[in-house]
Amino acid sequence: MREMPKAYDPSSFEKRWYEGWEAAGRFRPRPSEKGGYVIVIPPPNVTGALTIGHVLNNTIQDVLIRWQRMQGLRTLWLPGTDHAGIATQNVVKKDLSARGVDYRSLGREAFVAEVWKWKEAFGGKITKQLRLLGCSCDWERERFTLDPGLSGAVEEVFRRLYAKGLIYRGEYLIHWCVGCQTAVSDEEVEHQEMDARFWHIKYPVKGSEQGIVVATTRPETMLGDTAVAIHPGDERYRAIKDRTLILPLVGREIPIIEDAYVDPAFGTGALKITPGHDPNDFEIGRRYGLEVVSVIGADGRMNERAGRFAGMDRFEARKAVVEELKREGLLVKVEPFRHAVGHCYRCRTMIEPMVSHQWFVRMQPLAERAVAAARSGEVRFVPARWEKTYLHWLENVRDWCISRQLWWGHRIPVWYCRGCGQAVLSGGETEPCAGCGGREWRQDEDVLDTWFSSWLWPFSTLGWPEETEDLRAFYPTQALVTAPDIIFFWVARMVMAGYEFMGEKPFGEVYLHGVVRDEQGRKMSKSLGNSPDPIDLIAEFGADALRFTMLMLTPTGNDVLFGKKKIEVGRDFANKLWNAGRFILFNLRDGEPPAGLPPAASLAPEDLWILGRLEGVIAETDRMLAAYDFTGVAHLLYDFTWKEFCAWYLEIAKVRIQRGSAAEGERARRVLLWVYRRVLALLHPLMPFITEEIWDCLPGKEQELILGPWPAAGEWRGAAGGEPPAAAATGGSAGGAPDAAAQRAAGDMAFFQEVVVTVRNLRSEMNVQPAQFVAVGIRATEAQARVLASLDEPLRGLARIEQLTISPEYRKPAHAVSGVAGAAEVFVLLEGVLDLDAERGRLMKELRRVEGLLEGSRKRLVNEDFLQRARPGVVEQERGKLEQLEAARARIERALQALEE
RNA sequence: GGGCGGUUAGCUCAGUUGGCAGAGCAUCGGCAUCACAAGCCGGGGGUCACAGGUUCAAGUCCUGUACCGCCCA
Repeated sequence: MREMPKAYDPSSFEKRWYEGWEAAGRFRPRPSEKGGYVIVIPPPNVTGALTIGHVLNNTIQDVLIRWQRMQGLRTLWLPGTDHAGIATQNVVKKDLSARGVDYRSLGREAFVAEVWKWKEAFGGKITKQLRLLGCSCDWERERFTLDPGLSGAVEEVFRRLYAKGLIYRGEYLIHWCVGCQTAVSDEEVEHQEMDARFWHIKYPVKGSEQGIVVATTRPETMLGDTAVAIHPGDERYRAIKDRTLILPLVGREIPIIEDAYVDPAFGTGALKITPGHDPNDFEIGRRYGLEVVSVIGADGRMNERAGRFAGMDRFEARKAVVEELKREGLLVKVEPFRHAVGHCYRCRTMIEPMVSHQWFVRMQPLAERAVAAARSGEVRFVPARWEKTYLHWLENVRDWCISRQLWWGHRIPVWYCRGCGQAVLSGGETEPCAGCGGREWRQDEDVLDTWFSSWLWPFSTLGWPEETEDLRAFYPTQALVTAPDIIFFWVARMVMAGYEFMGEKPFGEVYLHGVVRDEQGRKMSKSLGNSPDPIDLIAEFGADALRFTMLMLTPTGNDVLFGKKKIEVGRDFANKLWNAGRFILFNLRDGEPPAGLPPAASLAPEDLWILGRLEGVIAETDRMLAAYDFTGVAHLLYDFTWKEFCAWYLEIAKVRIQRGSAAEGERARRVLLWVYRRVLALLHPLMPFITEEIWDCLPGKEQELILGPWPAAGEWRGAAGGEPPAAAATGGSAGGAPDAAAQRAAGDMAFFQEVVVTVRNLRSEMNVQPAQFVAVGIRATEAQARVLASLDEPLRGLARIEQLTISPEYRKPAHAVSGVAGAAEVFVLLEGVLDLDAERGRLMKELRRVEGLLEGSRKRLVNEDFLQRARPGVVEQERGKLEQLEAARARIERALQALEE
């Protein structure tokens, strides 16, 4: 037990706790009878710095992990980073060129050494930042996709798929990023709507004045056209469909082909075919055996096959081609056009479709198990709707281009014979070539897509392909937490890899959270400058405040609009929690530290009420966490802590401690501490630092809160011992069951609160200063009077009452305002301070409100359909409501009349 | 063109199996009350996007429309 500083200052303890936990090995899995719970982190880029998106993603994982750890499960959150081929290579390239070094002049080996140096120096940034956020990852198991172990897994996977014929090399049209100078996969291309133009160009028919007009958004690619396609049977072109066309500016003779792919209603109904630079045209070209002419090179400039346009940038060439067509009178028209254009998701450069030699994974055979896993429910999506996206992708999956023209990454483990070109897997190059007997080999220059190592993450990080203890103990994992834009890149591929290489799913549930956007709903981006640095936010508000705010703000599975101001919600809440702790601690100082709950028979109504509420909150918290409803949990605990525990229970306890007997104060303090400790425990997964810090200050600590215990809903019944009292109930018989007692206590408290609020309300409306104590009279039934009597001091304290009279016969005195609490009538005496007009206005307004409700209620009760078909109890309820409303109206009318006296 | 999501207070969002529309922020009024002004007490603010339908009863279920956003082609 130690003092709590007056002000909540997260910077004074967050770091201390994290270092303590890590040093003590708290994040390590502990043996458990209850089973295990494992999450592998979606590895951030090793070049990366923490973003708000990471904050949300990792906070959620930490909540799940801490929740399970507190329950005593063998819990593992396995962290790490990926090597991010393109991003990292670009960073180091830039770094070098800033120092005047061209990376190419270094050569491959020296460059890779430079990248490793960079990684050792700066690569740990994001993992340090995750520590600041409080993530309870087992850092002793941290992995990196280029570690020897994981590299071994990548090579093993390549071998197996190659042996099964699921990896192949071939010349195909791929997405080429001119900026990154590498091929990228379908998933790495983002389509963006852009304003463009539709150029209509006339292709003359050989030996004729006639021609066909094609429409295109990319006139520069016409230099590589090898055909024009029309829809079969298109009447407009019947006359010339067997003729040959002369490709303008080039003079090449090209055929007209008929293919159903062409939409006759679109454009001119004639489609220029450029197999070298358009994916659809490439497919058509294959079907018809058309020549593939590449006119654009890897650098984005026109190549020698572009004739006099060679050397021009592809965009300059577009202008030049259009100019020349215009000059030759072949440009028929130009119209504005909006369409989606592919861009590199890394560098935003416009993608150039190009034919090149690349390695691919045949996906369909792998996809089948992944589809079945979702359909059978073996792998479950939360929210469930994402399953559709996942299935749609898998069912239409295309082969995966896995080779990248980079130096940083897993080099493709294939060697080619210098003599005959024969390819062998790594290891084979030590033998003579089976084809020509040659002994000279060279390794494939390319590396593998980073995702080719990421898809193995759930098992490669545990030691696969070795049969390690970790692999046996922790695979499959339980949950994967990520954002929906990663479903294709990662989730689907991990499921495929899990079944293919482990024969089992990689995880049971996939929780997909929203994307963090700025307050205008725009995606966070560096160029917009709208992405705050979470580290600054943590420095200003504390990690707990940031975590709690993100959880509270993020609608389940929907995007979240984030602004710095919003963190105040979390910060204010942390402050509230802190000060409640200070109050409790302060009041414990004098006496013996109270242990456990007082005997059930001595519990006051408010004790039973708060214990019953806590029980419900514990059950709800468990239910919501199991359903990944983090915003629900945050709201629930926020409301319970602030509006029930602090605003009511603690305020009542304050009165009991200050004005009650020693024994009464002792009981209040014991319940207060008992409930508060459980509130801290429930909040620990969301706000680990502040809860651990306060926990540490309170008496009765057996172990650090990070280790639990997690509260159990029914705990208090046993802890209190004995039968609860038959509370001074508002009605009904006094049963002995705790549920009945708690339920009665809840009713009693609701009534008590209503009375307090009514008095406060009347005071406020009559402008009575808070410091002023007033006289209050209440007309109430005997039962109600008993309830209020049992809460006499709290009622006086919370409503600031000096003289209090409660009786069934109480009559309205002169100069009093009245209000209704439940079925009781509350009078606040205002000797000489009553404003007649204000009071009359207030009562008239109230009367109108009640009459409105009355009308609705009566309508329902004369409706035959309602009376006959409503569910049992509903009609009764409605009758009761009507009675109450009528009574309320009568009272208001009486009060109005009284004003005239 | 296909799929998915959203539309509730000025803003950001809750709203369980249909049964009296809620919270935070903002706003207005009051308050140094000894845990907390990062606070306390009270108030105002809504045709639940629109149009139909089911039902005794619809923010909630069904059909359609509009607008916004995302993904895929």
